[in-house]
Amino acid sequence: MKKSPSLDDLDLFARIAQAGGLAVVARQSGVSVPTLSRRMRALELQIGVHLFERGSHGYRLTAQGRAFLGEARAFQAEAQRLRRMVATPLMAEVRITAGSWTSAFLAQQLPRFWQEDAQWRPAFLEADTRLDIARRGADIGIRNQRPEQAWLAGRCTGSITYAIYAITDQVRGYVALPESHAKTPSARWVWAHHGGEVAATARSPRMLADLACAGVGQVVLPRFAAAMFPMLQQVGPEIVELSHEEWLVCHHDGRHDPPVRAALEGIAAVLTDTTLRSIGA
Amino acid sequence: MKKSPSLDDLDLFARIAQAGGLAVVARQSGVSVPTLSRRMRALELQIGVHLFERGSHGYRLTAQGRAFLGEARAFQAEAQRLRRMVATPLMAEVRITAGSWTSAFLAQQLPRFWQEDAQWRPAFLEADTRLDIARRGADIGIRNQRPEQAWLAGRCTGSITYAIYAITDQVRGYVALPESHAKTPSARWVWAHHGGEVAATARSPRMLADLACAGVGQVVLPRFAAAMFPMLQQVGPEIVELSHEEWLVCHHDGRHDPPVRAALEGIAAVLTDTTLRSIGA
DNA sequence: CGCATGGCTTTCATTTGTGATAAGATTCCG
DNA sequence: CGGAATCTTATCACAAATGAAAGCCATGCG
Repeated sequence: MKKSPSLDDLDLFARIAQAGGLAVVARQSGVSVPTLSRRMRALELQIGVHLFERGSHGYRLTAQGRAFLGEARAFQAEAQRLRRMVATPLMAEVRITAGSWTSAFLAQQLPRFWQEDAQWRPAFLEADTRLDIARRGADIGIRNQRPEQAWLAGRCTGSITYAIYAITDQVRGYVALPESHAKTPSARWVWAHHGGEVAATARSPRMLADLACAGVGQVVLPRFAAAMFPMLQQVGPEIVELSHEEWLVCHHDGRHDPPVRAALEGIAAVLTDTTLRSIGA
Repeated sequence: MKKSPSLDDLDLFARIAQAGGLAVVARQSGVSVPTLSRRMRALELQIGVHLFERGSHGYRLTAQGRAFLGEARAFQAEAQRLRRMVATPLMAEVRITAGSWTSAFLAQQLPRFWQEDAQWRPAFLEADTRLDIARRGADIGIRNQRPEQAWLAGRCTGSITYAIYAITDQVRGYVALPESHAKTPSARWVWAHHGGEVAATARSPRMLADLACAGVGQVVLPRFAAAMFPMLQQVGPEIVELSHEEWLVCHHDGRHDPPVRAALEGIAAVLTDTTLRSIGA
């Protein structure tokens, strides 16, 4: 089996065929005329097909050449598209994995650390993720403990505290995730301490907050998350046993990637800004 | 403005990104590992973007690299498709221009000079064509006179004779092309000699024959064409003034193109075979 | 802990490809 | 009919790209 022809030659073939000669393409592509001539001849030899009729009139396609050009058009269009793409600074997608509330908080604060003209674009994964970063399924993660793996870099961005919230201190019952879905410490805490008082369940933490706002019950929330719902007031003391540190984590190698670095800086700035998250309030 | 990156490099980028390393791609593509390394580095320099994280683990995409791969996928798919295409012997399309009746006759006799496995494929243009071949709008033409232009090669394949046909000799009127469309000598002849007797008109010669078969009128046909309609019988003498030679014409350069040559040979064989066209009958 | 493995990069001699120039061929146009 | 214009092809010196082998680093395994 012969070697595949160079993709550049195929592109040049299409351009020469459409131009009808070498001179025009030579000027546009920066490749000299003699080189074009040689490469087209080599291409014909490689694929074993006479593509052109040569003459002083220029390069004219043979019947087979015409057929081949038809096939090559789609390729050439893609090539051109990609070339233009390269000229444009391209948007990198930085994949961020975090818990629901942190994701929501970051989304809300997005304008503070990301503008339209940035060189990257956030992609929130919002999934249960222990292995995501290690397996390169995500670039940045926000965890509730210091990462153990050596190849993960992390910094502590603050401590998260929890409390019980409701629209008034008269509300009695609780809203919680379904017990089968209660994976996080805070979700399990509700079932452990107030399992018998659960008035309603919902599949997403966000829904729980909405239920609480509707007066359906009390809800356990990180305090920074509760700040997103002005209707809710704290109706109990801080739940000390749920407090944990918050860690901003990324793969050690990834930190040298400019978009990841930019995203890290921005996120860290927002997370550590105590005026934004009323952690001490 | 920087030079555009080589399309081969872009393809290699996509393959390396998907393989996760150089070794695999080196084996598959036949390009050595050091070369791949250098070219990827050069590509990054050209487009000014860090595409990979390099390490002993291999080549892993950065955020920007991932974004770029997304854009490059369509291109790479086309490239792959075209590569496979090259491996296959491709069907050339030989464009044949001829009058309606000759086209129909050739179409009918197609199996005699063309098989599925031929290296070319016929494309009948069926248009009014004086300039088609000179302008390379067609490869092969069948004309009613010797070509004048020096760059057209032609050979006489026989002489065409005309007569009047109908289903019986009782039929009186004529069917003809609309007078405004009567460009060919035979069409003009009807209007000149029997203009007052035209019973019906149709836009295509083929339709005229169908009308004649239906008994609507008499029709002037080349005798070889009339042979395609067993129902029709000759109801008058040969129209001598319409007789003309038949010329098989192609561009002089085109004759060296194998598919065109093959088509020429086949067509010539069919046209000159007097047992197929009852010219002398 | 040390060795073996797999993978990327560097070095260097060699091959390949390229561009400038000149030459050959054909068409165009007055 | 002839000369100019245009385009392809050939030659040659030079620059660029390539592959083989060695080097380096991290990882995995006994």
